[in-house]
Amino acid sequence: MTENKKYCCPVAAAIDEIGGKWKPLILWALKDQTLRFSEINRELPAITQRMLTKQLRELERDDLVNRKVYAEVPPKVEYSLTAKGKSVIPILKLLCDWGEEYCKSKICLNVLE
Amino acid sequence: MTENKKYCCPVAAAIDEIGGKWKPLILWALKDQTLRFSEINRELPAITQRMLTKQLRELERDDLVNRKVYAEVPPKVEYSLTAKGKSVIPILKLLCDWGEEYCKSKICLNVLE
DNA sequence: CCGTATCCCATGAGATACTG
DNA sequence: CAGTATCTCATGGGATACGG
Repeated sequence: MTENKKYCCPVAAAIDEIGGKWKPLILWALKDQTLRFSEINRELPAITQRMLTKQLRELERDDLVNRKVYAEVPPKVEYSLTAKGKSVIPILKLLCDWGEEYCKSKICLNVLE
Repeated sequence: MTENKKYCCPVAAAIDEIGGKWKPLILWALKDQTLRFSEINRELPAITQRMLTKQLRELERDDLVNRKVYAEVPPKVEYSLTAKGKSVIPILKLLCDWGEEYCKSKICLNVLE
C-alpha cells in the first residue's frame, strides 16, 4: 500500500495494490456502477468512514478508481472504476466463485462484515 | 485468518483464507512441487521462520496445504497443495498476469521481498 | 454529504536467540 | 532441520467527535 516499494514477484506487487480487507470489496461494489461515497458505505456497512476514505485514496493513487468531485453544496463525489480497475474484476469474479464453493460454511447473509 | 468468523460476501471469505502478504506467495511456490520447510524459505527469502510457520499452520487448518512429517533425525517435513489448494492456482495465475501487466514499475528482479 | 482529527487496540511482521 | 520463544515496532483498523 505504500509508495515506491519494489517486489520480486508480480503476485506480491498485485497483492499490494488490490489486496487487504477492503479494497477487493470496494472494487467489487463499483464493478458495474458509479457510486457516491455514502452509497459505497451503504454497500459495505461494516467499514468506517475513516477506512473508506483511506482505501479510496490509495485506489485513486494507484489509478484503480476515478474520483469526481462536483462543486455543489452539499458536496457530491462520485467514484468509478478506471480501465485498470475494470481489469481486476475478472480476478474478483473468480475469487467470488471460489469463495462460494470452498468457504460456504463461513458465509452468512445475515451478518455484517 | 481467525476461526469461526462469518462473512456476508464470498469475496471477503476468500480473502480471509488466501489473502495477506505471504499466503499467495506460499501457495504459488507450491503450485507444482512438494517442498520442505527450508525449501519454501529459500524461495521466499524475505519471510522469517516465525511467519512461515504461522502461515503454514493457517493454510493447513483451512485445508489448503498438506503437512507430512517424516519420523527421521534430522526432521523432515514436506508441504504440498491439497485439492482445495490447487483450486486457487488459476486465480493466482490471473493475479500474476495482472501484476506483470499493470505493476511493471514496482517489479524488480534483483530485490528481495 | 463527505470527509478530518484523535485516540486506541489488535494483529502483522521483523530480529534474534534457542532447542529436540 | 524445523521449528519455539521473546521482544519489539509498524500498520490496519475501530470508535467517536467534529467541520466545511
